[in-house]
Amino acid sequence: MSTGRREPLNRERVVAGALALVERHGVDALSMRKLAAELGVEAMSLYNHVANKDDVLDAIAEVVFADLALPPSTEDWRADARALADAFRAAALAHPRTATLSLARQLGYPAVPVTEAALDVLARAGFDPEQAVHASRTLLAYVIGTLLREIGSGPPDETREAALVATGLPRVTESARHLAVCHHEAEYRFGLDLVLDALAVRVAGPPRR
Amino acid sequence: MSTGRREPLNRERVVAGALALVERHGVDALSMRKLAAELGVEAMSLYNHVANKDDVLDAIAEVVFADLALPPSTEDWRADARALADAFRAAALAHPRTATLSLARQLGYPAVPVTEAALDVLARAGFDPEQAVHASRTLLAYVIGTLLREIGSGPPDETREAALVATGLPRVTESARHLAVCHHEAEYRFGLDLVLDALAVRVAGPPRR
DNA sequence: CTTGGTGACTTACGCTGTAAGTATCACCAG
DNA sequence: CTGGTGATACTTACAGCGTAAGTCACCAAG
Repeated sequence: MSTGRREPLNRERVVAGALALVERHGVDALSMRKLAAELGVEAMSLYNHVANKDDVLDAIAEVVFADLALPPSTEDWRADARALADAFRAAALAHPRTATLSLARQLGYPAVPVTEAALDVLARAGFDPEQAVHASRTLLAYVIGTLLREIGSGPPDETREAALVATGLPRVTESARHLAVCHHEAEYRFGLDLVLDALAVRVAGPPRR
Repeated sequence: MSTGRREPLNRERVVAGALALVERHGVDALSMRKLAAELGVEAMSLYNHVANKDDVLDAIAEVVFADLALPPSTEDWRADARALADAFRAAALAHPRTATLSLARQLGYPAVPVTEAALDVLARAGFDPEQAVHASRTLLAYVIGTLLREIGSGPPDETREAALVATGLPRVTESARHLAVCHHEAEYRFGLDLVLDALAVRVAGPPRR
């Protein structure tokens, strides 16, 4: 059953296929055989282009942030910081199942331009090269934590509020209505503004304590 | 080769064995056969006590925060918040490889007492039931993001600074010395204080903007 | 035409999760 | 003591996994 002429395989096609498969059916559903089938090829052919399955996982994890479009700078560093965080979030949410992989491991080389952009924003805000690193790490940690919550949360669950009240814990009970739902974007923005406010205070000159 | 009398298997022993195996050799090394061997039993016997492998993973993920010891309250809400975050961090770092699992999925029922404690601290700080939820989510996101960075970072790497400088990116280069290393606890504390400062401002009454 | 290299295919091995069936044992009623 | 009864461990079996090793078809250069 010769196909005459066949588009030759290459690393890019393998990685793209893996990404598609993971996004469609989840990481657990990714196997070298299924990936090969997806590409109209036998499993072992993949090994001409990738070292092993971990290599594939690393590669798709990197793609997520390689696709990140860096927003242009303005003269408002807080707006720029927000835009950068938004771009990071958008990149992750564009490939949520793969993003879980990316966020759980070290971010790797494709994230370096993002770091550059973050440091630039913070330098323009007035941080010195060391404080900018601490500030960027704080921001990144917050954004990643938020993203993991968002990606990991299933569909809205009607029974959650009742379950929370049923614990009998007083604070959980009085907040049950708000704990039961999570408007992810609003929640993200709340904490982001909080962190940015705090950074603004730090850079304005720390109030003597 | 009868062993005469044998300690009977139960769910607790299965979960404890799985936790030990994961902490010793990583999640990928966990297989039902190896786990059974660890417990001196055949693989299929495990299924008398757990539904399947995912059940085992869920169970060990829960154990991490079930072991969390809640610190007592004082009259200083910031100190209490710090103590609670510290306890959370300590619980995760006590089982780092398993914590990766716990943090990547929804936190689940064992985390409810932690939520109660967090909401209580924030209520005593002056937040109303709704704002306390937002504040606790911000804090938790930050702490989780920080933990994932810490857990995911390998041993110190001497070549990192040179690699960063080699990118040629100006901000990355001028901060390379500080990007190359990460004192996790100090970094954690920096961001935590930042977030707590911001929360303190919010509760004191937002400065008109 | 020959030759060498590239890359897909084939086979095979040991390992995986788990469905289904069997054997062993502690216990209790008679 | 005997015979059942209900747990729980063991055995077998299967389809699917990652990948090492070997084979074969094609194509460009000599």
